Amino acid sequence: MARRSDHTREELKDLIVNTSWEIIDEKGFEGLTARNIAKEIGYAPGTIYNLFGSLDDLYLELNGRTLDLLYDVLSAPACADPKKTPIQNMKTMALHYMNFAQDHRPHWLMLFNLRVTQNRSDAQWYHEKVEKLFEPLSKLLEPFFDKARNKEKQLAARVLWSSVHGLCFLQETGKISVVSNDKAASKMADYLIDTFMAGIEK
Amino acid sequence: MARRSDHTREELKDLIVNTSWEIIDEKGFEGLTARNIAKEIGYAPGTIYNLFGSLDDLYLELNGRTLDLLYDVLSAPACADPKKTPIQNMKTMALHYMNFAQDHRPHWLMLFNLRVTQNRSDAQWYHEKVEKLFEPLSKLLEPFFDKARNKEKQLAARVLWSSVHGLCFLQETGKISVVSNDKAASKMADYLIDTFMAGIEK
DNA sequence: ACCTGAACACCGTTCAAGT
DNA sequence: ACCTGAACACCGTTCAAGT
Repeated sequence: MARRSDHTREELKDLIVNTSWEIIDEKGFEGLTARNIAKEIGYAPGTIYNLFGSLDDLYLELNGRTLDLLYDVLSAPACADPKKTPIQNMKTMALHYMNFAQDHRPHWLMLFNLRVTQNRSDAQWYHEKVEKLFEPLSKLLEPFFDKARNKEKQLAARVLWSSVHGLCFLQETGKISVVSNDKAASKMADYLIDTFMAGIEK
Repeated sequence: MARRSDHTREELKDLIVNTSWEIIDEKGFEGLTARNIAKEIGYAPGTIYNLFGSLDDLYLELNGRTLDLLYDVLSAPACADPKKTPIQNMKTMALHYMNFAQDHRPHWLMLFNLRVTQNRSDAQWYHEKVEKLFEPLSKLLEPFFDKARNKEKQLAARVLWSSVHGLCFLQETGKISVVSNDKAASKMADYLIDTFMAGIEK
Protein backbone atom coordinates (compact mmCIF):
# COMPACT_ATOMS: atom_id res chain seq x y z
CA MET A 1 0.00 0.00 0.00
CA ALA A 2 0.80 3.68 0.01
CA ARG A 3 2.76 6.03 -2.23
CA ARG A 4 0.89 5.18 -5.37
CA SER A 5 1.27 8.54 -7.06
CA ASP A 6 -1.08 7.44 -9.77
CA HIS A 7 -2.32 10.99 -9.61
CA THR A 8 -0.97 14.31 -8.47
CA ARG A 9 -2.69 15.94 -5.53
CA GLU A 10 -4.55 18.23 -7.89
CA GLU A 11 -5.66 15.43 -10.18
CA LEU A 12 -6.92 13.49 -7.22
CA LYS A 13 -8.93 16.45 -5.96
CA ASP A 14 -10.54 16.86 -9.37
CA LEU A 15 -11.23 13.16 -9.53
CA ILE A 16 -13.00 13.26 -6.18
CA VAL A 17 -15.09 16.30 -7.11
CA ASN A 18 -16.05 14.89 -10.50
CA THR A 19 -16.92 11.49 -9.10
CA SER A 20 -18.95 13.09 -6.31
CA TRP A 21 -20.85 15.16 -8.86
CA GLU A 22 -21.85 11.99 -10.69
CA ILE A 23 -22.82 10.15 -7.53
CA ILE A 24 -25.13 13.03 -6.59
CA ASP A 25 -26.66 12.89 -10.06
CA GLU A 26 -27.32 9.18 -9.74
CA LYS A 27 -28.23 8.73 -6.10
CA GLY A 28 -28.89 12.21 -4.78
CA PHE A 29 -27.07 13.94 -1.98
CA GLU A 30 -28.01 11.23 0.52
CA GLY A 31 -26.11 8.72 -1.60
CA LEU A 32 -22.89 10.72 -1.41
CA THR A 33 -20.70 9.19 1.30
CA ALA A 34 -16.98 9.09 1.85
CA ARG A 35 -17.03 5.32 1.47
CA ASN A 36 -18.99 5.57 -1.78
CA ILE A 37 -16.59 8.04 -3.29
CA ALA A 38 -13.59 6.01 -2.17
CA LYS A 39 -14.91 2.83 -3.73
CA GLU A 40 -15.66 4.62 -6.98
CA ILE A 41 -12.20 6.17 -7.37
CA GLY A 42 -10.39 3.09 -6.07
CA TYR A 43 -8.88 4.71 -2.99
CA ALA A 44 -9.40 4.25 0.74
CA PRO A 45 -11.91 6.46 2.58
CA GLY A 46 -9.06 8.12 4.48
CA THR A 47 -7.68 9.54 1.24
CA ILE A 48 -10.62 11.91 0.92
CA TYR A 49 -9.66 13.37 4.28
CA ASN A 50 -6.09 13.86 3.05
CA LEU A 51 -7.37 16.04 0.22
CA PHE A 52 -10.32 17.70 1.93
CA GLY A 53 -10.41 18.56 5.60
CA SER A 54 -13.91 17.16 5.92
CA LEU A 55 -16.83 16.25 3.72
CA ASP A 56 -18.13 19.75 4.29
CA ASP A 57 -15.15 21.18 2.43
CA LEU A 58 -15.97 18.89 -0.45
CA TYR A 59 -19.64 19.89 -0.31
CA LEU A 60 -18.64 23.54 -0.57
CA GLU A 61 -16.58 22.81 -3.67
CA LEU A 62 -19.52 20.99 -5.24
CA ASN A 63 -21.99 23.73 -4.38
CA GLY A 64 -19.57 26.23 -5.91
CA ARG A 65 -19.79 24.32 -9.14
CA THR A 66 -23.59 24.38 -8.99
CA LEU A 67 -23.55 28.14 -8.39
CA ASP A 68 -21.37 28.61 -11.48
CA LEU A 69 -23.80 26.59 -13.57
CA LEU A 70 -26.74 28.51 -12.16
CA TYR A 71 -25.07 31.82 -12.95
CA ASP A 72 -24.58 30.71 -16.56
CA VAL A 73 -28.27 29.93 -16.81
CA LEU A 74 -29.41 33.24 -15.32
CA SER A 75 -27.00 35.30 -17.41
CA ALA A 76 -27.94 33.60 -20.68
CA PRO A 77 -28.70 35.99 -23.57
CA ALA A 78 -32.33 34.77 -23.60
CA CYS A 79 -32.81 36.46 -20.23
CA ALA A 80 -31.62 39.83 -21.50
CA ASP A 81 -33.21 39.96 -24.93
CA PRO A 82 -33.18 43.61 -26.14
CA LYS A 83 -36.22 42.90 -28.32
CA LYS A 84 -38.26 42.15 -25.23
CA THR A 85 -39.33 44.23 -22.26
CA PRO A 86 -37.40 43.95 -19.00
CA ILE A 87 -40.44 42.37 -17.41
CA GLN A 88 -40.63 39.73 -20.11
CA ASN A 89 -36.95 39.04 -19.58
CA MET A 90 -37.52 38.70 -15.84
CA LYS A 91 -40.18 36.09 -16.48
CA THR A 92 -37.80 34.20 -18.73
CA MET A 93 -35.15 34.37 -16.03
CA ALA A 94 -37.57 33.02 -13.42
CA LEU A 95 -38.48 30.20 -15.79
CA HIS A 96 -34.80 29.47 -16.34
CA TYR A 97 -34.35 29.24 -12.59
CA MET A 98 -37.23 26.82 -12.22
CA ASN A 99 -35.98 24.71 -15.11
CA PHE A 100 -32.53 24.66 -13.56
CA ALA A 101 -34.05 23.36 -10.33
CA GLN A 102 -35.64 20.52 -12.27
CA ASP A 103 -32.77 19.73 -14.60
CA HIS A 104 -30.15 19.71 -11.86
CA ARG A 105 -32.51 18.70 -9.08
CA PRO A 106 -30.10 16.84 -6.78
CA HIS A 107 -27.39 19.49 -7.09
CA TRP A 108 -29.86 22.32 -6.71
CA LEU A 109 -31.38 20.69 -3.62
CA MET A 110 -27.93 20.21 -2.15
CA LEU A 111 -27.43 23.97 -2.33
CA PHE A 112 -30.15 24.32 0.30
CA ASN A 113 -29.55 21.13 2.26
CA LEU A 114 -29.35 21.82 5.95
CA ARG A 115 -26.78 19.12 6.49
CA VAL A 116 -24.29 21.17 4.49
CA THR A 117 -22.29 23.73 6.48
CA GLN A 118 -24.14 26.79 7.52
CA ASN A 119 -22.48 30.18 7.52
CA ARG A 120 -18.91 29.41 6.65
CA SER A 121 -17.53 32.86 7.22
CA ASP A 122 -14.35 31.62 5.60
CA ALA A 123 -14.78 30.76 1.95
CA GLN A 124 -15.00 34.29 0.63
CA TRP A 125 -14.94 32.88 -2.90
CA TYR A 126 -18.22 31.13 -2.17
CA HIS A 127 -19.95 34.30 -1.04
CA GLU A 128 -18.74 36.04 -4.15
CA LYS A 129 -20.38 33.41 -6.31
CA VAL A 130 -23.61 33.98 -4.38
CA GLU A 131 -23.38 37.75 -4.83
CA LYS A 132 -22.95 37.32 -8.58
CA LEU A 133 -26.26 35.50 -8.73
CA PHE A 134 -28.19 38.73 -8.21
CA GLU A 135 -26.45 40.65 -10.98
CA PRO A 136 -28.43 39.54 -14.03
CA LEU A 137 -31.71 40.42 -12.34
CA SER A 138 -30.27 43.65 -10.99
CA LYS A 139 -29.40 44.71 -14.54
CA LEU A 140 -32.94 44.10 -15.71
CA LEU A 141 -34.18 46.34 -12.93
CA GLU A 142 -32.00 49.28 -13.97
CA PRO A 143 -34.59 51.04 -16.15
CA PHE A 144 -36.91 51.26 -13.13
CA PHE A 145 -34.55 53.02 -10.75
CA ASP A 146 -32.50 56.12 -11.38
CA LYS A 147 -28.96 56.25 -10.04
CA ALA A 148 -30.02 57.91 -6.79
CA ARG A 149 -32.16 54.86 -5.99
CA ASN A 150 -29.42 52.31 -6.48
CA LYS A 151 -29.87 50.95 -2.97
CA GLU A 152 -33.53 50.35 -3.58
CA LYS A 153 -32.71 48.55 -6.83
CA GLN A 154 -30.42 46.18 -4.95
CA LEU A 155 -33.14 45.61 -2.42
CA ALA A 156 -35.73 44.94 -5.11
CA ALA A 157 -33.42 42.45 -6.83
CA ARG A 158 -32.89 40.46 -3.66
CA VAL A 159 -36.53 40.52 -2.69
CA LEU A 160 -37.63 39.36 -6.13
CA TRP A 161 -34.93 36.71 -6.28
CA SER A 162 -35.86 35.31 -2.88
CA SER A 163 -39.52 35.33 -3.74
CA VAL A 164 -39.08 33.35 -6.93
CA HIS A 165 -36.81 30.98 -5.08
CA GLY A 166 -39.40 30.56 -2.32
CA LEU A 167 -42.02 29.69 -4.90
CA CYS A 168 -39.70 27.26 -6.62
CA PHE A 169 -38.52 25.63 -3.41
CA LEU A 170 -41.97 24.99 -1.99
CA GLN A 171 -43.10 23.70 -5.37
CA GLU A 172 -40.13 21.37 -5.93
CA THR A 173 -39.91 19.94 -2.43
CA GLY A 174 -43.66 19.76 -1.92
CA LYS A 175 -43.11 20.83 1.67
CA ILE A 176 -45.87 23.39 1.68
CA SER A 177 -47.84 22.42 -1.38
CA VAL A 178 -48.44 25.87 -2.62
CA VAL A 179 -49.98 24.70 -5.83
CA SER A 180 -51.55 21.62 -7.35
CA ASN A 181 -50.35 21.18 -10.91
CA ASP A 182 -46.86 21.55 -12.34
CA LYS A 183 -47.22 24.43 -14.73
CA ALA A 184 -48.86 26.61 -12.09
CA ALA A 185 -45.50 27.39 -10.52
CA SER A 186 -44.33 29.43 -13.49
CA LYS A 187 -47.75 31.08 -13.66
CA MET A 188 -47.30 32.11 -10.04
CA ALA A 189 -43.85 33.48 -10.82
CA ASP A 190 -45.35 35.49 -13.68
CA TYR A 191 -48.06 36.84 -11.40
CA LEU A 192 -45.48 37.75 -8.79
CA ILE A 193 -43.30 39.58 -11.31
CA ASP A 194 -46.21 41.39 -12.93
CA THR A 195 -47.67 42.53 -9.64
CA PHE A 196 -44.39 43.42 -7.99
CA MET A 197 -43.20 45.41 -10.99
CA ALA A 198 -46.55 47.17 -11.29
CA GLY A 199 -46.05 48.22 -7.69
CA ILE A 200 -42.63 49.63 -8.52
CA GLU A 201 -43.87 51.51 -11.57
CA LYS A 202 -46.76 52.93 -9.61
CA MET B 1 -38.19 -8.59 29.61
CA ALA B 2 -41.37 -7.72 27.77
CA ARG B 3 -44.99 -7.07 28.68
CA ARG B 4 -44.26 -4.12 30.88
CA SER B 5 -47.50 -2.29 30.25
CA ASP B 6 -46.18 0.67 32.15
CA HIS B 7 -48.05 2.67 29.56
CA THR B 8 -50.93 2.13 27.22
CA ARG B 9 -50.18 2.23 23.53
CA GLU B 10 -51.54 5.76 23.33
CA GLU B 11 -49.56 6.99 26.32
CA LEU B 12 -46.42 5.55 24.85
CA LYS B 13 -47.02 7.29 21.53
CA ASP B 14 -47.48 10.62 23.30
CA LEU B 15 -44.40 10.00 25.36
CA ILE B 16 -42.35 9.39 22.23
CA VAL B 17 -43.68 12.49 20.48
CA ASN B 18 -43.16 14.72 23.51
CA THR B 19 -39.68 13.41 24.17
CA SER B 20 -38.77 13.81 20.50
CA TRP B 21 -40.02 17.39 20.57
CA GLU B 22 -37.67 18.17 23.44
CA ILE B 23 -34.72 16.42 21.86
CA ILE B 24 -35.18 18.55 18.74
CA ASP B 25 -35.30 21.66 20.90
CA GLU B 26 -32.07 20.72 22.62
CA LYS B 27 -30.00 19.11 19.88
CA GLY B 28 -31.76 19.99 16.65
CA PHE B 29 -33.22 17.59 14.14
CA GLU B 30 -29.85 15.93 13.57
CA GLY B 31 -29.80 14.92 17.22
CA LEU B 32 -33.12 13.09 16.96
CA THR B 33 -32.37 9.38 16.55
CA ALA B 34 -34.33 6.25 17.40
CA ARG B 35 -31.63 5.27 19.88
CA ASN B 36 -31.70 8.72 21.49
CA ILE B 37 -35.43 8.64 21.97
CA ALA B 38 -35.34 5.07 23.29
CA LYS B 39 -32.69 5.91 25.87
CA GLU B 40 -34.64 8.94 27.01
CA ILE B 41 -37.94 7.12 27.51
CA GLY B 42 -36.31 4.00 28.92
CA TYR B 43 -37.41 1.59 26.20
CA ALA B 44 -35.56 -0.32 23.50
CA PRO B 45 -35.13 1.20 20.04
CA GLY B 46 -37.41 -1.45 18.57
CA THR B 47 -40.33 -0.12 20.61
CA ILE B 48 -40.44 3.03 18.50
CA TYR B 49 -41.01 0.85 15.46
CA ASN B 50 -43.86 -0.89 17.25
CA LEU B 51 -45.65 2.42 17.68
CA PHE B 52 -44.59 4.16 14.49
CA GLY B 53 -43.98 2.37 11.22
CA SER B 54 -40.80 4.30 10.68
CA LEU B 55 -39.11 7.43 11.89
CA ASP B 56 -40.73 9.25 8.99
CA ASP B 57 -44.15 8.61 10.51
CA LEU B 58 -42.91 10.13 13.71
CA TYR B 59 -41.45 13.11 11.84
CA LEU B 60 -44.83 13.73 10.22
CA GLU B 61 -46.49 13.76 13.63
CA LEU B 62 -43.94 16.25 14.91
CA ASN B 63 -44.24 18.48 11.86
CA GLY B 64 -48.00 18.44 12.31
CA ARG B 65 -47.52 19.85 15.77
CA THR B 66 -45.27 22.58 14.38
CA LEU B 67 -47.88 23.46 11.76
CA ASP B 68 -50.50 23.82 14.49
CA LEU B 69 -48.27 26.16 16.42
CA LEU B 70 -47.50 28.15 13.32
CA TYR B 71 -51.19 28.48 12.52
CA ASP B 72 -51.82 29.86 15.99
CA VAL B 73 -49.15 32.47 15.45
CA LEU B 74 -50.44 33.54 12.04
CA SER B 75 -54.06 33.68 13.17
CA ALA B 76 -53.32 35.71 16.30
CA PRO B 77 -55.56 38.76 16.80
CA ALA B 78 -52.55 41.06 16.36
CA CYS B 79 -52.40 40.01 12.70
CA ALA B 80 -56.01 40.98 12.07
CA ASP B 81 -56.29 44.22 14.02
CA PRO B 82 -59.38 46.12 12.79
CA LYS B 83 -57.79 49.41 13.84
CA LYS B 84 -55.02 48.86 11.32
CA THR B 85 -54.97 48.62 7.54
CA PRO B 86 -54.85 45.18 5.93
CA ILE B 87 -51.36 45.96 4.66
CA GLN B 88 -50.17 46.82 8.16
CA ASN B 89 -51.66 43.55 9.37
CA MET B 90 -49.86 41.67 6.60
CA LYS B 91 -46.58 43.15 7.73
CA THR B 92 -47.31 42.07 11.28
CA MET B 93 -48.12 38.58 10.02
CA ALA B 94 -44.85 38.40 8.09
CA LEU B 95 -43.00 39.53 11.20
CA HIS B 96 -44.80 36.87 13.22
CA TYR B 97 -43.69 34.26 10.72
CA MET B 98 -40.09 35.38 10.93
CA ASN B 99 -40.19 35.43 14.71
CA PHE B 100 -41.68 31.96 14.72
CA ALA B 101 -38.78 30.76 12.59
CA GLN B 102 -36.36 32.14 15.16
CA ASP B 103 -38.24 31.11 18.29
CA HIS B 104 -38.86 27.56 17.12
CA ARG B 105 -35.84 27.36 14.88
CA PRO B 106 -35.13 23.60 15.03
CA HIS B 107 -38.79 22.67 14.59
CA TRP B 108 -39.30 25.21 11.85
CA LEU B 109 -36.21 23.99 10.02
CA MET B 110 -37.41 20.41 10.32
CA LEU B 111 -40.54 21.39 8.42
CA PHE B 112 -38.35 21.98 5.37
CA ASN B 113 -35.71 19.35 5.97
CA LEU B 114 -35.13 17.29 2.89
CA ARG B 115 -34.50 14.16 4.90
CA VAL B 116 -38.11 14.15 6.00
CA THR B 117 -40.49 12.36 3.67
CA GLN B 118 -41.39 14.19 0.54
CA ASN B 119 -44.88 14.07 -0.91
CA ARG B 120 -46.69 11.66 1.34
CA SER B 121 -49.84 11.48 -0.67
CA ASP B 122 -51.32 9.63 2.27
CA ALA B 123 -51.63 11.79 5.38
CA GLN B 124 -54.53 13.91 4.22
CA TRP B 125 -54.66 15.46 7.67
CA TYR B 126 -51.21 16.88 7.10
CA HIS B 127 -52.17 18.55 3.85
CA GLU B 128 -55.19 20.05 5.53
CA LYS B 129 -52.97 21.66 8.15
CA VAL B 130 -50.86 23.11 5.34
CA GLU B 131 -53.93 24.46 3.55
CA LYS B 132 -55.09 26.18 6.71
CA LEU B 133 -51.83 28.11 6.83
CA PHE B 134 -52.92 30.32 3.94
CA GLU B 135 -56.26 31.28 5.43
CA PRO B 136 -55.26 34.17 7.72
CA LEU B 137 -53.44 35.90 4.89
CA SER B 138 -56.22 35.12 2.45
CA LYS B 139 -58.67 36.90 4.76
CA LEU B 140 -56.53 40.01 4.84
CA LEU B 141 -56.54 40.05 1.06
CA GLU B 142 -60.33 40.02 0.81
CA PRO B 143 -60.82 43.81 0.56
CA PHE B 144 -58.64 43.85 -2.56
CA PHE B 145 -60.57 41.30 -4.60
CA ASP B 146 -64.28 41.19 -5.31
CA LYS B 147 -66.02 37.82 -5.23
CA ALA B 148 -65.53 37.25 -8.95
CA ARG B 149 -61.78 37.36 -8.45
CA ASN B 150 -61.67 34.76 -5.69
CA LYS B 151 -59.26 32.58 -7.67
CA GLU B 152 -56.86 35.46 -8.04
CA LYS B 153 -57.07 36.15 -4.32
CA GLN B 154 -56.07 32.55 -3.58
CA LEU B 155 -53.20 32.91 -6.01
CA ALA B 156 -52.07 36.17 -4.44
CA ALA B 157 -52.15 34.63 -0.95
CA ARG B 158 -49.96 31.72 -1.99
CA VAL B 159 -47.54 33.87 -3.92
CA LEU B 160 -47.16 36.30 -1.04
CA TRP B 161 -46.82 33.51 1.50
CA SER B 162 -44.14 31.73 -0.54
CA SER B 163 -42.29 34.95 -1.07
CA VAL B 164 -42.11 35.83 2.59
CA HIS B 165 -41.08 32.27 3.33
CA GLY B 166 -38.35 32.45 0.68
CA LEU B 167 -37.00 35.62 2.25
CA CYS B 168 -37.13 34.08 5.71
CA PHE B 169 -35.59 30.79 4.66
CA LEU B 170 -32.62 32.28 2.86
CA GLN B 171 -32.10 34.67 5.75
CA GLU B 172 -32.30 32.03 8.49
CA THR B 173 -30.23 29.34 6.80
CA GLY B 174 -27.73 31.78 5.31
CA LYS B 175 -27.68 29.60 2.19
CA ILE B 176 -27.94 32.50 -0.22
CA SER B 177 -27.06 35.42 1.96
CA VAL B 178 -29.65 37.72 0.72
CA VAL B 179 -28.93 40.33 3.31
CA SER B 180 -26.21 41.36 5.70
CA ASN B 181 -27.74 42.44 8.99
CA ASP B 182 -30.51 40.82 10.96
CA LYS B 183 -33.24 43.43 10.95
CA ALA B 184 -33.00 43.83 7.19
CA ALA B 185 -35.06 40.68 6.67
CA SER B 186 -38.21 42.23 8.05
CA LYS B 187 -37.47 45.41 6.11
CA MET B 188 -37.35 43.31 2.97
CA ALA B 189 -40.64 41.67 3.86
CA ASP B 190 -42.18 45.12 4.33
CA TYR B 191 -40.84 46.26 0.98
CA LEU B 192 -42.19 43.13 -0.66
CA ILE B 193 -45.63 43.60 0.83
CA ASP B 194 -45.79 47.31 0.04
CA THR B 195 -44.71 46.85 -3.54
CA PHE B 196 -46.77 43.76 -4.22
CA MET B 197 -49.92 45.30 -2.77
CA ALA B 198 -49.33 48.54 -4.65
CA GLY B 199 -49.23 46.40 -7.78
CA ILE B 200 -52.56 44.83 -6.88
CA GLU B 201 -54.20 48.16 -6.14
CA LYS B 202 -52.94 49.63 -9.36
C1' DA C 1 5.50 11.38 1.96
C1' DC C 2 1.50 9.16 0.82
C1' DC C 3 -2.08 6.04 1.45
C1' DT C 4 -4.25 2.31 3.88
C1' DG C 5 -7.65 0.04 6.55
C1' DA C 6 -8.83 -1.12 10.99
C1' DA C 7 -10.99 1.12 14.77
C1' DC C 8 -14.25 4.17 17.24
C1' DA C 9 -18.57 5.83 17.94
C1' DC C 10 -22.33 6.24 15.83
C1' DC C 11 -26.78 5.46 12.43
C1' DG C 12 -32.04 3.07 10.78
C1' DT C 13 -34.36 -1.01 10.83
C1' DT C 14 -35.61 -5.93 11.58
C1' DC C 15 -37.00 -9.94 13.98
C1' DA C 16 -36.12 -14.27 16.71
C1' DA C 17 -36.49 -15.00 21.29
C1' DG C 18 -37.86 -14.18 25.87
C1' DT C 19 -41.66 -13.28 29.45
C1' DA D 1 -49.16 -9.74 23.30
C1' DC D 2 -45.55 -6.83 24.13
C1' DC D 3 -40.94 -5.57 24.33
C1' DT D 4 -36.12 -6.62 23.97
C1' DG D 5 -31.60 -6.42 22.22
C1' DA D 6 -28.61 -8.52 19.18
C1' DA D 7 -27.76 -8.37 14.36
C1' DC D 8 -27.31 -6.38 9.68
C1' DA D 9 -25.77 -3.04 6.80
C1' DC D 10 -24.53 1.11 6.91
C1' DC D 11 -22.44 6.15 8.45
C1' DG D 12 -18.10 10.22 9.37
C1' DT D 13 -13.72 10.53 10.98
C1' DT D 14 -9.09 9.36 12.88
C1' DC D 15 -4.54 7.66 12.99
C1' DA D 16 -0.97 3.98 13.74
C1' DA D 17 1.29 1.36 10.63
C1' DG D 18 3.03 0.02 6.29
C1' DT D 19 5.72 1.04 1.88
